[in-house]
Amino acid sequence: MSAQGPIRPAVFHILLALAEEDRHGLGIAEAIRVATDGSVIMGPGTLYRSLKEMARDGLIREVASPDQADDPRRRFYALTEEGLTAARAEAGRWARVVDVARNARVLPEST
Amino acid sequence: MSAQGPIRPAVFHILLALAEEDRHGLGIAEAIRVATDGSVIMGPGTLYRSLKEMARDGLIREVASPDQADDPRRRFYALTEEGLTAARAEAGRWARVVDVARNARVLPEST
DNA sequence: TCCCATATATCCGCATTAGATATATCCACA
DNA sequence: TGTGGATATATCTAATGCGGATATATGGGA
Repeated sequence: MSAQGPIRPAVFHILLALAEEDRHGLGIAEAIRVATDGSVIMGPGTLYRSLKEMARDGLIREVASPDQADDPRRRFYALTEEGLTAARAEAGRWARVVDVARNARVLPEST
Repeated sequence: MSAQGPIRPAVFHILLALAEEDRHGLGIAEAIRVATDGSVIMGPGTLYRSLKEMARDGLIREVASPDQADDPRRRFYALTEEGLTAARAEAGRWARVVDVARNARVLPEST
């Protein structure tokens, strides 16, 4: 049984980056930057601190590098079931807010 | 010329509440609570401070009460053009994040 | 009239984030 | 092979943002 309350934006962005594929720290930051067109830039403080807490809380777990010839300094992470559940719940909350924006004609119907 | 960078979640929620209709302070907080199914509860500290700053920055403006027989203590606010522009930009950023979630199968296709 | 709910407003402490700094080591290239 | 810049993780601190407590005033109904 896991808490289903809202999660911090930084944690949510990390969960989404890992939902795409397993990544290491800086790879996560880069994925977030690309996914948000540069509007979200996650510095190392927030990044590594969040990763440590998320692993402690069971939202992510460290996995072996997908490439044996990879830089051994890199630490790769994957979503856990609990992490995916949390990501789904938070994404639903975001989607609902986007719907509110559409209904208020702040966004076009589609997009 | 207005800044188009990301805005704080609290400010965004207020903009959306006012995009629906003109409201007074506590009416905004209530609209946010309802729109987010209770997952976003804005306390008075964040609420009134944000309103003051947003009016100062030209995102909203105070308007006359829509009802003459209304409680005179209420202060109603409306979106300005600049506020609507900022809301559109931020909603677009949120929609993009939701799309990322869909593409990563964190959310179902529709919703 | 008296009391409780509503309404605005401010203050303070906590949570969260951004940026600076530290340390190590990989890798390209001379 | 050895060396310098880039990459990578990690931590610390300062700034920012937010929630809740508190204050003040007043509307409205019993």
